[in-house]
Parts: sequence; structure tokens; C-alpha cells
Amino acid sequence: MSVGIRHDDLRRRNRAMVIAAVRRAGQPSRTEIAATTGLSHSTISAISSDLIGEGILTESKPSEAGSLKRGRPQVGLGLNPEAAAVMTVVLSLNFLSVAVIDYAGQVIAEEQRRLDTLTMPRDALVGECVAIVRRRLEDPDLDVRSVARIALAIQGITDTRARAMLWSPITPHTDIAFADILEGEFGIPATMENDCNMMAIALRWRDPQRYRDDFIAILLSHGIGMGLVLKGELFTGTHSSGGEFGHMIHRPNGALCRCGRRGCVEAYAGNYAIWRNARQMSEDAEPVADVSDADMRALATAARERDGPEREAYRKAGEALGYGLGSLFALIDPAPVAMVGVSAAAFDLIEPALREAIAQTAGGQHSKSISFDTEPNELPLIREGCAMRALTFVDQEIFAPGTQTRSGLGGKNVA
Amino acid sequence: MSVGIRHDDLRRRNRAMVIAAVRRAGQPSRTEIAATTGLSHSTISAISSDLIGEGILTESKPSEAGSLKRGRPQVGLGLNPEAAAVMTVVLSLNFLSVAVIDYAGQVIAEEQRRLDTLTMPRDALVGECVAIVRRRLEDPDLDVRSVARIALAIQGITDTRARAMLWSPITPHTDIAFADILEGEFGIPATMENDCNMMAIALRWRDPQRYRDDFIAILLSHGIGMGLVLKGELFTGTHSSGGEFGHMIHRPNGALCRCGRRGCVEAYAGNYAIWRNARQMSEDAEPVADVSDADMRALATAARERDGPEREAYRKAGEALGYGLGSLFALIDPAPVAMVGVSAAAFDLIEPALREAIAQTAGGQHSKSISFDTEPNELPLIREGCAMRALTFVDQEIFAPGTQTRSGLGGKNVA
DNA sequence: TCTATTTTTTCGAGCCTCGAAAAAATACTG
DNA sequence: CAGTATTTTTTCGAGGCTCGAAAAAATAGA
Repeated sequence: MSVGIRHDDLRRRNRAMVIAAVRRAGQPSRTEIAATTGLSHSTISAISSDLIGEGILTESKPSEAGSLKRGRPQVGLGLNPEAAAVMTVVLSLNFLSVAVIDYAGQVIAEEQRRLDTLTMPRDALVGECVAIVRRRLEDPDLDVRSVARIALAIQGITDTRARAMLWSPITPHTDIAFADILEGEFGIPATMENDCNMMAIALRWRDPQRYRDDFIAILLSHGIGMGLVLKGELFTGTHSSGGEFGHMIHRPNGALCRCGRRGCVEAYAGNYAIWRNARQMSEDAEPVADVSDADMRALATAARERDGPEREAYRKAGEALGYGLGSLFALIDPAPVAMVGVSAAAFDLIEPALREAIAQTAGGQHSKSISFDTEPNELPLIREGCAMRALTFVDQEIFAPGTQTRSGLGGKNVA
Repeated sequence: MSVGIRHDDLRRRNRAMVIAAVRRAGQPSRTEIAATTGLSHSTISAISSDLIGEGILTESKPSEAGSLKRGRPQVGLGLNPEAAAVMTVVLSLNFLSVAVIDYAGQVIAEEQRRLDTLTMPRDALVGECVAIVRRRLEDPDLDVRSVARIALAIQGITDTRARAMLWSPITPHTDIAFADILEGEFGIPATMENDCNMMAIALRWRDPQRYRDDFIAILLSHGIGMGLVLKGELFTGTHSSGGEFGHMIHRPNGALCRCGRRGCVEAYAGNYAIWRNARQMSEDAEPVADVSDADMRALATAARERDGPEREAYRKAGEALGYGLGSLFALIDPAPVAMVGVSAAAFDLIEPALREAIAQTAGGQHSKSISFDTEPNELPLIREGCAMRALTFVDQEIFAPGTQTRSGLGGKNVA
């Protein structure tokens, strides 16, 4: 069960803490680090001297040009971009994109590719992923010997251990152990992440003020996904990536969902559902495979112009999202929400019904104070999230290694 | 933000770990403790010698009568019952009960009282609680100078910090800071806990095999409550005790709930809802204040005898619970469920519809493998949970004190 | 150039855990 | 019944880590 703290863990954890402080703060001085970590100046001095010696951190002389203060000027510590690199692989509908990122977080190489993910055979899909990674790794223009971690994100359900995709709407194939495949191929540790979880992580790094300990990222796209951070930690299911907000039941025995079941939130709020309602098709109509972003934008425009089936479709979407959030907020208490994806651009059409619905629920007691943010473009968020995920892994497991993660704090999902 | 580990924390945490190991295992030897904690024998020896010296642990000579093994016999370590005592206060509908428990977990005194909680003025309710605690504390037959902690449980919503009751169905009054009141009155640290959370904690201590890291306790009583343990930790909302499973929305705009809203799970599965449906009253009918356990049992008997409105009422309850669990399992993945409370005795009437409903949901994919346990009597569970809650507090915060819980691991809800 | 001020490093003290060896306590063996 | 094997527990020195205080370093103002 829970495990004691050994003496050697101490240094390891405090090293990790110093690295984390630098990654968060950018260019903090040793004094600032001492303040945020609560450790003594001597300890910080010793640890950072080690880290600089190992090439993980660097000193960056002039922290601020206008140094008005009296005494010895602070010298900022920064991450050494050359200490390592990580790679992100984002696999979405008909689209594959990779990036190589240096240790300081800058993108140093990219490649993107269109694929027909819905019809590709299993081997071809895996093969494309392996090939694109290989091309980046073998790029002679780039010194990427030091790629220390690969983070792969996909729409759909992954397992808690971040090894495999269990199910995804972008391909008919299931249970692909991408992480193991890439590790086997390149000998680089890899993880298989859920796209919405990566969005949540990215939001936290982008705007730590707003998205700190408790917040929700909801992907409004062809399907409905969610990434949830509670008490500062990424929330996942116990077996799967979990957080399948889109498949909470909105109306028992209701509209047909892409998952084959009935009445899911997604069956009212996913792009295909909005499309189906806007075209006044039956709720039993088979969900279409994909609706283009352009079509969705046209739908939104029409809904804004006149009161018709399009507007009603968005209203229904808002209602489903509102009741779904209400149920969620009954469990976890309300928190700020970020709406991401194409339909987030139509949030003006969704919001009224959403707020009305949520006000009918226990979780929506203070519905007016629940704030919504919108971000129409999910891909950059997912990429950033993957990058931070991979980088913090390097921070913790490679540059602050130790008594190899015994059971204890191993699987913490610090966002 | 997250704080470094100081050198003095080390001993503190390892002390806490040893105490916890003893509480879990009962009479473990030093060697067993070393094995479960992963610490060295020397460390365990040093720490347990301290703890014995301080009167927290005791050695209990003959661990097993039939010691067949060869070498030096193990000497068991146990909790010293006199090291401290705690008090539990359980406030439920028309009923108030307290118990004094020694450090080893044995009840050493009890008192119970009937009250008319629904109509009592606020001051009287608080006054009764204070008075009953005072009577136990001042009991001359008992040496209870050393009560180190009071845990108070109530049906309803409490705040995350476990200081106050925010709302409860047993009284019209809201926002009563019971924990602060008792602390102020007696100078003993107190907490205000949610009843269902205590049930979950108790289940974990009763049957750690079955209820280990992930499970759900659902109270089927006048209202519907839930206690949830995820990844070994009690799950609570971010502001409130959270986990208001009973107020997830089952049918938008559906049956009238006791909370004044419509379509909550509870509005179909709470005793009043089953009663309302069994009597073929309108779903809009005002929920009755209370249905006696005897009446509920009569209802169940009738439902078992013939196919009529009673049976249909239980079917509807099962359906609501099933869809609710389905939505919950979409978020957290399926886990074992314990059904507690009067209506758990009628689970045979509820289960078929519940399983049918859950099979319609994404979370119920493997619905057959989800196991349900029943326990008709919630009160003993709540009491035990409070006792363990209070005792583990004493273990950690009083007998392993240190750098006073800075932000870091402060609020962990280890069940 | 000297002084005040702030940051960073150095150094010894005090703990803590660990491993190895010793001590303690029992069962087996002839 | 004495001696040996075995297992548990304690003891002891070594090695690490963090801390506080003091020293050193680096700058702005006078």
C-alpha cells in the first residue's frame, strides 16, 4: 500500500520542485524559487548549482534591463533548450501532425499530413504514425538525438495508464497500443493521451490565473469531449481516460448517438446532431460521418439570421449541454468552463438555452456566476498540451530520477 | 504553490505511515510494517520505539498462539486504547446519537436521543448537539479528558473544509457551522462530515478487499445520497461535500424533487418518490415530509406480491438509478456499488430495471460485471465512518505533527 | 571611493534513513 | 539437554540532506 519516504527521495523531489518552479515562472531567481518552494536559500543554491552543472538549467544574466533595485542583482534561471527535446503526435480526423519541441518549450520542427483515417486499414494507420515520427527523428537538418519523450494524442478513449487507444471516432479500429508501438520502434518512452485532457493541460499553462485548480474544457466538435482538472489534478477515469461527458445521458431513450446508444448529450450537441436537427431529420437518423467546418459555420450564420430549424438545433444543443453540466456540477460543484472547437464559435447561439437549462439543475444554483470562455481552434491547444505533458515528464522522471516510482505517487496526474 | 519537502517532514510522514500501518493491520510485527511501508527495519525499530515510549503504541506479547515458526517470535504492535479518545455525533432525521471511542476503535460510551429536527428552531438544534456532547464529556463514570477530536455527520451538504452544514433535509435551517460551534464550546477540534462520505469510509474499513480504491456507496433513503472513493481517496466537490448523485438530472423537466427542481434522480428513487408513484399520485405532487420505514417495507411487500403500481414505482426508481449510474460511469468508469438504507432491502425490486437502464448507457458497457451489495442499515455505517475519520485525524495530525500542514498535502481525503 | 542593500554561496550542525552486524528469542536435532 | 539453525529486533557508524548563520559577491547611491 502507501509507501514510506526514503531518504534519497528527498533530494529527488526537491530537484523536481525546482525544475517545476523554473518551468512555471520562466526566469525566476534563486531567491524567488526559495520563496515559492518554501525551501531554504542554501538548498536552492545547492540544487540549482547541480542542475546547471548537468546542463539542465542555465543562468541568464540580465534578468530585467531596468534593474532599479539596490543590491546584488538577481540572476534568472532558465531551462536549457538543449537539455532535451520532446515530440508531440496529434492524430485527429483525417489529419496527422507532429512537432519537435526543445526543452524550453519552443517548436523546432513540424510536419503535417492529410490521411483518410476513417477508411485506412489498421496497419496503414499505425505505419503512417511510425513513419512520420521516423522522418522527424532522422531529419539531418536537426539535431534530435536527444528526443526524450513522445506524447501522442487522439480523439477518443485511452486507457488510464496512457499506453493505448481503446476506441476512437476517427478510425473503426480499436485497442491500438500506440505508446508501446512507438516505444518498441524507437526506444523512446511514449504515452497515449486523450485529446481533451491535453486541452485542459494547455489551458492551464496558457492562463494559470483563470484555469488553476478546478476547471473544465469541453470540446464542441463532431463529438463532445471533456478534459477536467479538479484540485489541481487532471481527472481521469479509473480504467479509461474517462470524463466522457458527451455520453452522459441527457434524455433516456432519446436521440440516436454516434456511439449507438440513445439520448447521450452528444446526440444533441455534437456537430452531427446539430446538423441533423437543423435539417429537420429524425432523431433516429443515422449520424453522418462528418460535417465540414464550413457547413457548420453556414449553419450558425443561418441560425443568427432567422428563427428557424437551425436556431432550434442550437437551442437543443445548449439545452443538452446545460443539463449535462448541471448533472456534472451536482457531482463536482461549478467551475469555469472553456468551450473549444468549431461550435464554440457558435456559442452565442448555444449559451441562452444552456444557461436556462443549467439554472434548472442543482449544480446550476449560481448559474450566473459560471463563466464560459470560447476557443474555436482545438488543434493548437492539443499540441501545446502534449508538449507540456511530455516536458513535465522529462522534468520529473528523467531529470529528477530516483527510487523508481514505486506505487506511491506514481500515477499522479498533475496537469 | 506546491511546496518542497523539508527535512523534518520526513520523520513526521514516516511516523504517520507506521501508525497507519498498525491501524490497518491490527497487530502487525515490526517486520510486517517494514514490508508494507518499504522502510528499513532500523527505521521502523526507531520509530516504533518512539511511539511506544510516547504511549501511542503498545506491544502485545503473544501475537499468535500457534507460532509454528522457528526463529524469534514476532511481537505484535497495537494501538494503545488509552492514547486518546474521539467522539462521533450523528445527526439524522429526528435522531441524534453520540459515541465515545477509544484510540483502538472500541466504543466506550453512547447516548441517543429523539428530536423533532424538522420543526426545532435553530438554536434548539444546536443546543441539543452541544448538550449531548457535554453530557458525554462530563460523565463521571468515564475518563474522557482525552477526547482529541469530534466528528459530526449529517445528511445533506457540507462544505469541503468540513466546517459547516450548508443544507440538510432534516432541518429547514441552513449554514450552521457545527464544527466551529463545537470547537468554540469545548476546545476540541471538530469536523462536519457528510453522512454518505462516512458510509464510504466505513465500508472501506469493513471490507478492504471489496472496497479498496474505487467504489461507490449510495444511500437509498428518503433522499438519495452518495459517497465516492476514487483512486483510494474520498471524492468531494470543490466547494461542497459534492457527489450529489441524487440531484443529477434524470429527466429534464420531469418529476418534482424535494429540492424544488424537476427530474432529479431522487424525484424517482427517493422514498417519497417511490411512495408517490406507488400511490399513483401526480409527479407534480409535493413530496411528503417523511415515509416511515414500516410503510416502505409494506410497499416492498406489496410490490413483491403483485404486479401493480407499487412494482411499477420500484421499476421507475431502478430506471432512474440506472441511468444516473450510467452517466456517472461515463465520467469515472464502473466500480463496485454498495446500496445502503431502507430501500436497499428492496433492491431485488429495483435491480432489474436498474440493470436494464444501465445497459443502455455508455458507462454500462460491461453492466453485468458491475456488482451491487446491499446494507439496509445506514446508521452504524455512518457512526463507524465518523469514528475512523476522527481516529485517522488523531493518527496523522496529533500523533505525527510537524511543519503544520502547509498548503501541500493538507486537504487530502484519504478514506 | 565608501556605504548600504540585496542576492548567492559556504560551512558546520543536526537529523534521518540505511546497511551490516550484533543481540535476542525461539524451534529443531541428536 | 546442549548445541545449532532460524527469524526478529536492536545497535551503531556512514552517508546524505536541509537548515541557519555568516561570509562573499555584486550593484546603486552618496
